Amino acid sequence: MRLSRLFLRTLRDDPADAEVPSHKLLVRAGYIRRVGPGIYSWLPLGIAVLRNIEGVVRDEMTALGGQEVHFPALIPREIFEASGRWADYGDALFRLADRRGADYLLGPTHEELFTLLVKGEYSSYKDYPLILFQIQTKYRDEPRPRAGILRGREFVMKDSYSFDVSDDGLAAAYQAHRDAYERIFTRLGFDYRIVFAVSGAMGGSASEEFLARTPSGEDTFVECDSCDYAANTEAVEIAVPPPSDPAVHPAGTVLDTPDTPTIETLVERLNTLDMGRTFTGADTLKNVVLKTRAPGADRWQLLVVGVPGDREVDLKRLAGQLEPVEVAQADATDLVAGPGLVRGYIGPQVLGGLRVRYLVDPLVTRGSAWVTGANEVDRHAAFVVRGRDFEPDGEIGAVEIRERDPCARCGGALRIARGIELGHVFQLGRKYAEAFGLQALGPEGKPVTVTMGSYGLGITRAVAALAEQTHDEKGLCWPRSVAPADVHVVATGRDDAPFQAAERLVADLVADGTRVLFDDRRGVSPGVKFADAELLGMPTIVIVGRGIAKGVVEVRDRRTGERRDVPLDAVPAAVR
RNA sequence: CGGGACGUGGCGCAGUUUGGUAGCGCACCUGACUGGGGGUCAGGGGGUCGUGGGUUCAAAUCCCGCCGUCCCGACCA
Repeated sequence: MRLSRLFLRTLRDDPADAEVPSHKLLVRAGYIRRVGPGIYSWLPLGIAVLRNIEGVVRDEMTALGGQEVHFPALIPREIFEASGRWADYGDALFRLADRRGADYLLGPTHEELFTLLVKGEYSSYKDYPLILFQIQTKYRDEPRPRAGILRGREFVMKDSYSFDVSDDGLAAAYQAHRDAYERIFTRLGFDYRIVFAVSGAMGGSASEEFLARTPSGEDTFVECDSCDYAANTEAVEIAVPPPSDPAVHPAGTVLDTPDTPTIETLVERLNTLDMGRTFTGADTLKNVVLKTRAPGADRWQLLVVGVPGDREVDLKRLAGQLEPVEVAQADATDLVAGPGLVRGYIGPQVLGGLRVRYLVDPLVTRGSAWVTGANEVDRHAAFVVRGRDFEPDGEIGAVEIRERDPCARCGGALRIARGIELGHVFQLGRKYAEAFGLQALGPEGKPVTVTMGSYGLGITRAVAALAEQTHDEKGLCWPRSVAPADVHVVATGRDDAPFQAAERLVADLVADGTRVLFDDRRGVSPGVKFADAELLGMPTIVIVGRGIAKGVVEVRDRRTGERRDVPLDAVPAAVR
């Protein structure tokens, strides 16, 4: 590739609409251009990186026995109707109609088509196991596309599915994918972490995410200081005190607590009542009113969640666990419509009679005693004991996880970090196989429902995530495995000698199998060329300039900045 | 959907308060100089000022509507 002919224009200023480094640099370096919100064009250097990442992914997917297929992005409505996702996917689905008014959608993911395809071809247990994959463009009408290529409305994803007739087979396919993903992200040069996840809109059981560690990531996860536990905050579990005997606590009492609408004011008041001990927010039980709505339902239902008063409720964490049911904060009008809940003074001891669904965080253990609302304005109840005075309908991890919360595995301190979700592996189970009647005839002649695994890997997102992790203040800085070229040769100087030497050098390098980007522009000042080379981010930069009189060129490592003079004929070996 | 900001050559911005010939930097074209860190000088091309309406002798600028974008919160590879 010659820079004098390459379709490329680098920009000196950051684009105004870019916030994160990967977005700014990919635009400035001429890798991508914005077309619309969350929609980008890929220019020659950008598509080269994308293809390289694709190549590594394809390589490893093939190595684990996956067979590549390709589905259409344009899909008739009936297919998503059958899985229920025409409704479940909601506004995130791009929908369109053809000239006759028949409904179509642009595929946000392809479980349905994979399942149907296999159903159409296979019918015996002898056909399994099977792994199919595709690398394909997906469409999701994100409510808010972000950060350039990091979260687009059109993006390229590798998705694969495993098909097995036994749970053991599924477990093996899952493990094979997990191993392949580790190899892929290592080859691509990522600093990543595997974390436990919730399975999201697709339902299923075992589920892990591969997160690229970066401050601009939009996923929050926790990792333990002392063991290898790591989890998405939606899926994290923290250590809880053991349950105790509900009978040991004093009988419940009701207290007059005027002007104590908040936890702080309540605690202050409690400590003036001379109750033989001091109270903190952690002794109070806060009951937060939420509302939930099942997919397709038009009515919201109230849900009350109890958490220790010194903790916030993490709506995102709740949403992750309740999916596909929607959850939102209830507002004043929902409360009025609700059956007699007294705002700010809700206590679980009477919720049973009100027929409101009530869940508690696991921190509210059986046998624990609390100060909580008395369901009357200005009154609270003390010594309200779970297992004696109330029994929740269930438990749900609801509290916002804090730095240094105890690890559920080992009790060590949890640390909070941010990352970008690169991939997600999970055991889907039989949901889609059942929806589409994907069965295999077993050895005894009886049909067995096939069990599936689903494995996604964001290709376009990986480009951005890698830029995010590898860039520096001068520009992009690709690992060799994905860089558009191995070496960026810069010819500089006034006369022909360095340019002619560079031509010969480039020919030698190419003959040696090295991928070269050659800055052969005449009349462009060296400063501009150096700055461009650093912005574009090839791993090695070779400068052919004033040293040519002595037969040497300068070889620089883009990442470390290390420079050394190398004789011309030694360059191919030096950069190999 | 809630909150905030913005919309002026390809890109980044000023001009709007106080209405009066559309400007600057980058990029691009021509010429000269320069030639290892975004160099200098001279000349040049390119803009329905998001859009529709209104006020006015006159609107990028004032008024009303609409559209769009970006950022922060509720959603996800």
